[in-house]
Amino acid sequence: MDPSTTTRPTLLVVDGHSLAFRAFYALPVDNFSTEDGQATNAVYGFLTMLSQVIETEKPDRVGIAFDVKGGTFRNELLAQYKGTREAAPEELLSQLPLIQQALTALGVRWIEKTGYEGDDVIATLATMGERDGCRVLVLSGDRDAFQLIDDDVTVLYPGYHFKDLKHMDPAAVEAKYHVTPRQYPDLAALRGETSDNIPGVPGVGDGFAAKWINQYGSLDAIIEHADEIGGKKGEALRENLDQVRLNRRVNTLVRDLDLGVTIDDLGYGHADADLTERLFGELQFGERTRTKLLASFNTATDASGRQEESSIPAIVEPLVDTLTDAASLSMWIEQYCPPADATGDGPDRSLDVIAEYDRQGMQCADAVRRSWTLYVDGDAKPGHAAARMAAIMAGAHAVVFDPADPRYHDTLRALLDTRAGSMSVHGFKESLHMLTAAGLRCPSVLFDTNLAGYLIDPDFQGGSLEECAAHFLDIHIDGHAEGPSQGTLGFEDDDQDEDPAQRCIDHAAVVAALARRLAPEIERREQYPLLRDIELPTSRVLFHMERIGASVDRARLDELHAQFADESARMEAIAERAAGRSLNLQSPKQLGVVLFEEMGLTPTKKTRKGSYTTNAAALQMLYATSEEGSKANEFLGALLRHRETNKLKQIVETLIDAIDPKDGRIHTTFTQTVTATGRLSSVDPNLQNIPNRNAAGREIRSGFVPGDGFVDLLSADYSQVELRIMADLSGDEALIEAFRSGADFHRYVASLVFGVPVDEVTPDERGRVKAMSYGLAYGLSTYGLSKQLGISNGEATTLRDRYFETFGKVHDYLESLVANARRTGYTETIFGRRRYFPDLNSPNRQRRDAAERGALNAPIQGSAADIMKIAMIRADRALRDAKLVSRVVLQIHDELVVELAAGEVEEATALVKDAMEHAVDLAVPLDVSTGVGVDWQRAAH
DNA sequence: CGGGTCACGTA
DNA sequence: CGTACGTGACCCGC
Repeated sequence: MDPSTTTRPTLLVVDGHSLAFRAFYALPVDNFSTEDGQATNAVYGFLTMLSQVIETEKPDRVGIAFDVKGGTFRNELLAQYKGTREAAPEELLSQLPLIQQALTALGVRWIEKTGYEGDDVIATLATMGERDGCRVLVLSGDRDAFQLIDDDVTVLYPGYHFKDLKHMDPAAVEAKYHVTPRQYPDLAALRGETSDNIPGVPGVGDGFAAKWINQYGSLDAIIEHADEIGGKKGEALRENLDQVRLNRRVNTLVRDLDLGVTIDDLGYGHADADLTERLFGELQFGERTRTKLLASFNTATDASGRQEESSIPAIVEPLVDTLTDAASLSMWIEQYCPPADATGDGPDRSLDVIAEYDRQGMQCADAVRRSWTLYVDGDAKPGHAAARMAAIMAGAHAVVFDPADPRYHDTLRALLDTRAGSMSVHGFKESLHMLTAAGLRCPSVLFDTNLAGYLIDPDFQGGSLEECAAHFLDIHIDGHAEGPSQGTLGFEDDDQDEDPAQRCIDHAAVVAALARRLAPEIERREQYPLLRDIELPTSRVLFHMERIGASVDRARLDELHAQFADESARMEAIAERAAGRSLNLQSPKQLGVVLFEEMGLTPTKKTRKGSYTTNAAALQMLYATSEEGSKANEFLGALLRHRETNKLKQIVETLIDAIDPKDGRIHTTFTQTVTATGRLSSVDPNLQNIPNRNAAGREIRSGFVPGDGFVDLLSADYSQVELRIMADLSGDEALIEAFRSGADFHRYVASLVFGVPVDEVTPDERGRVKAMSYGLAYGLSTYGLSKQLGISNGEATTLRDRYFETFGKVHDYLESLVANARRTGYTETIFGRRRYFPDLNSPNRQRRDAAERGALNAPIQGSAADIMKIAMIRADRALRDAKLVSRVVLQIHDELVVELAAGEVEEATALVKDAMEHAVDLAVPLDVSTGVGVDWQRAAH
């Protein structure tokens, strides 16, 4: 690979008809038309889709190709050619001139050529662009465009969702069709193209066509050897030779038309504001749509203002060195990458002595300044992880290479083994996924800009490198650090007209700049120990959990799905019968009509937007008050049942869809930088909200099972962690004693609060105290408490007063949390995780109250999250140290699920329990209860 | 198609 | 008018 520092302009060529078709069929025409009946769905869709592509690809030149009415030379060859396409509905055809007018107004060039198709215009533009040294992107849903693909031309081919455009390069074509882009028209000629009404050889699809092409080299050669091909398919081929020859002539795109434009004419960004406004007015586009479109097509015009905003001053544009072989990489590393700091004891420090943990080794800014940066480009999704390219930046130098290239492996292994301790990355967990896909291991890193950014501002949403760069490099961090001049003006980040290698290098440079910016801030806040000893090791554990995935019993899930689907359908039928008509039970809007208009029921509550709520609580209320045996009663009963089972059906469905066919397991992604409190979250799918509260939903847990080679699942969870944290942090003797006594906690507390002996506490009293205890950490109001317990506000107030009389220090502690947060602006967990609450001083009472509740909750929920992270690190290490194969597979905030191997049940259970119980030393014991079973449900306890 | 809203699952 | 999340369905856009 020869990374080049020269950047090239990008030309975007768009298949106008293909995009218009796509837009037309994606958007319901009913929703988009002007008052006088002109359809606008294709116009709207066309422009929004195009603006999306322009915003992501940021091309320098744009040309839109259109077909011209009337025939082309192809019709003379093939009478039925595009017979299907001529049948385009009038509603679409009438919009094409509008699209072209809009493009003109927006300053985007569109081109057509009489007697030729848009495809020929595209082919010509792409060829011209290539000749002028452009990187060419062709946006088209027409596979004929694949023949244009080469090293300089990429086709953006829309997938099921328009937004996931597939970047079809030569490798992608070969992977999908097993022929080169140049051979693709041969393949298409054999196969035919149904959407263009072109028949191929009957019975021959992509597979056979590719087989023949690879066997004989080309279509010509296949035709030449047609007699040698046996079987039914050979026969079919011989019978259709003329058709195939014709197909091949028709699908060859013309690349040398005289279009009367040059590539330089295809600049854009100078929209005619008046013309646009007038046209959009006629189309009755809303204000928001207008400004959005105008802005995205006008970026170049107001570049003076905008581009400065997105330039990143802290970035050093590196000198790129060229690699020729492993030896040159080795020498480069020797020269530029510093070895790990010998004095530090590495990121994975022991957490065994967490009790004496005193946040040592807080310095990181100096080390980060001397560190080197690795950026890996690829896919970090567990199950499909892949590494495409990697760049290392050290000082002002950079190299780029293919990490999966075996020539570099020994060198890279040595590098990571010995010097990862002086390496910065953006996303350690993601890097591990990609490096592993490339066959590399990585022991530890010095710094992670994603995790660091999260610790600095956990409310900032957006873990992508771009978002972090915008947030932390563009904007000063809470008024601190006047940003010592980085010396260089840097490059503009909106320069996307660069090859992947260059982009990889640029990203590495951004990570390096981010690391230099964030490390001093982390150090100033004394958060490096939190990053190094908790977040980074947690990333590693999560990486393993994601990679392993959770094993499920497909047959069991299928069975549950059928069960829920059946019940759901039955309830739907009953509800519709009672309603006297068919309706969509999943539409709150339709439900509102039936309930509150047709049946005349009295609505209880409104939603924010003014419609009447149909949530379960409201329906339950209506159900309870409706007359037994009435239509409404029958309807509501069925609706409630439908809600429940249909929800369960959906949950099971998403689980089934998430099963990785390669291993039959579900690989969730645990996001580590999302929640404002420090908890993890689980996405794609979310395995942290599998039903557990009622029997029917809990059944779903029986679908989670030990995988091959494992015999049981262990479920280990903390009892009342948050309350125990409150006991410790408040220092309230009564509450501490309540936990130390080992008695039934809520019963014990109730006896104190109500002043009765423990064995005389009624279930009702216990329940009230339990609700009160849990409500505390949420900032529960007496109003909320009364509502939840169904008691009067007075009774709730009395309960609260008695509670705080009994546990006075808890009260003081909770008050102090808010008071301190108001003073400092933030709250802090046991391990120094911060969360900022600017709204504590808001003049808006609602916002202020919400901030107060957040400030109450964040340190408690956050400390619990810290503790669980430590527990996970310790559990993972304990299992490894004991050389067990049992492994942690899931975390659900206060619970770990472990896959147990035969013969390890007792030992692994004891190790995990111990790891959790001794994650931290509090004034109260941490109680962990465990259960073992052949599925997750049976492992419950 | 993409974003907002509603409803609802978890700790 | 307790905290923290993620997902799926519907509906709208003009």
